[in-house]
Amino acid sequence: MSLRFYNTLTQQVQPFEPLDTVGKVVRMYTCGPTVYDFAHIGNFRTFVFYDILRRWLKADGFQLDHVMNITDVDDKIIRNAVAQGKTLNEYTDIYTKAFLDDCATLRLERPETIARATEHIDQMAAAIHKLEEAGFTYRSDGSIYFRIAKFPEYGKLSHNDFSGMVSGARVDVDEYEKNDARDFALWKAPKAGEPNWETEIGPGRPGWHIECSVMAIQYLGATLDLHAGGVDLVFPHHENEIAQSECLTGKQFARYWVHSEFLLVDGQKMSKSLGNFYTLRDLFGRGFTPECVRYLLASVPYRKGLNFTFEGLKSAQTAIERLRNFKFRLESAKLAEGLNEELAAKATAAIAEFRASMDDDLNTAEALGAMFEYLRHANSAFDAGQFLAGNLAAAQDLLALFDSVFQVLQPTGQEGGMSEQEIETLIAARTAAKKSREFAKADAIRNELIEKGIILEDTKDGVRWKRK
RNA sequence: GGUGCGGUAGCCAAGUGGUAAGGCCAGGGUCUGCAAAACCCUUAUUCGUCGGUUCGAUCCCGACCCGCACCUCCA
Repeated sequence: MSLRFYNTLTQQVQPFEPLDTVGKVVRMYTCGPTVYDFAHIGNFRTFVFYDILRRWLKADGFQLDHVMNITDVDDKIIRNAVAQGKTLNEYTDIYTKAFLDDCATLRLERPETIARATEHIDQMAAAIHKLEEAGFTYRSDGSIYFRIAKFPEYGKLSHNDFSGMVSGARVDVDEYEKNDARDFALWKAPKAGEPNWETEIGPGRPGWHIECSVMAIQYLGATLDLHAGGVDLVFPHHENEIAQSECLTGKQFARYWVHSEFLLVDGQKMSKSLGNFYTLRDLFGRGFTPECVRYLLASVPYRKGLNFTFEGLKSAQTAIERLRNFKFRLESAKLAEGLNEELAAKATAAIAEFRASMDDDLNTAEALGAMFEYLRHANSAFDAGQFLAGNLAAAQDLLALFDSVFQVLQPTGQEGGMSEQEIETLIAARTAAKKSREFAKADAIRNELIEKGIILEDTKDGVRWKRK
């Protein structure tokens, strides 16, 4: 079966096909970070999901045209920037850079376009102007609001029924800045001490939702194939994006909406007051590697809540080691000629199952199951001397397929310490000492390396080393 | 209250109308000069509770219990 996703809009798992069936270009938009602070691991659960999505689309033969926004103007940013006496840009540059660095550390592919809200203010103003002219908005105290009563389909994404809440009609408008509780700001009136822009619709700053509509349409066209975000964005953010965009263009805004579930820490929502609030930097500071964070975040399918624990991180690290050991075995073993047909069949089956699992709404957990089940069979064959030269290519194909999505086999390089050449020289000296049964000398070399943070592993296929 | 997600072994977690993948931990074993590492094996008569449908339900239906999220700017 081919690729399919659960579409929030239809509440069904549907076969995925982009509008461009010839070039197979997928036009996708993902909601990026608001750069008011370091992103935390909950944010990165979603960003890792975007990356898995990207990589699997490519593995299935699609081309990508992916846009992600960076929200660099909002209430929190303004508040923090003012408090620190910085301009908006000075403040957001710090966290934008930190975010991009973190993404690179987690091996997240860069979207084809990263769009900053403040670089698209004029386009937003033009879109709001157009909405005004078409009668979808009203002004109140210098702000411009979207009138949801003008968009009968409002609620179709979050499956909320707002028909009973149209209200507002009897409320004295003077006492409320909005006519209807569900109306939302497209444009906010300037306030003293806050940054604002001079535009064709007057001075002010954009509301939160308009940036995504405007940038998505500008770079990808009126109708997107895929729009992704965290579940918390379904309402109101994505609902509002749909309202604005579809009123603006008269066309369906996004065909597939995919949303990732939340991450919990020890079964609870992450919060600073509970002391279970972690950034990537916190985890690296505790000695965890980027790969194990990535693996843990990727290993639970995106539509399931993910319970983040330190035990889970350790378990991810161990699982990665096992995969790396297998890779080493493939690279270093001296294999007898021939083909183990039973094992070859298992490799073929594992590759098919891995693909089928990923195609099934990105079921990463099931895909991992296929990988490990084969790994176990292959290791048994190795131990029995039944892993033959003819079995190598398929095993490497499976491992490559696995790593094209998970990206954890290559260890993150560590700086400093001994050079590889120095290490290899010492290992050779130890091997020679062992051969001449000078075990005291061999152990001395091993201890010397341990002190330098180099761990040796004697395997059947030679000596392996790694940095601690 | 409305909407959505979920409750499967010590922990994480997949899954199906026909009798429970996988990972981690733990226990056992193989290998090894020693050690470490590595590798293999074992580990749920049972899938929140109670009813119903069925030859048969963890998987379908109903009720209930519990957890999480969203309901105006939080991925």
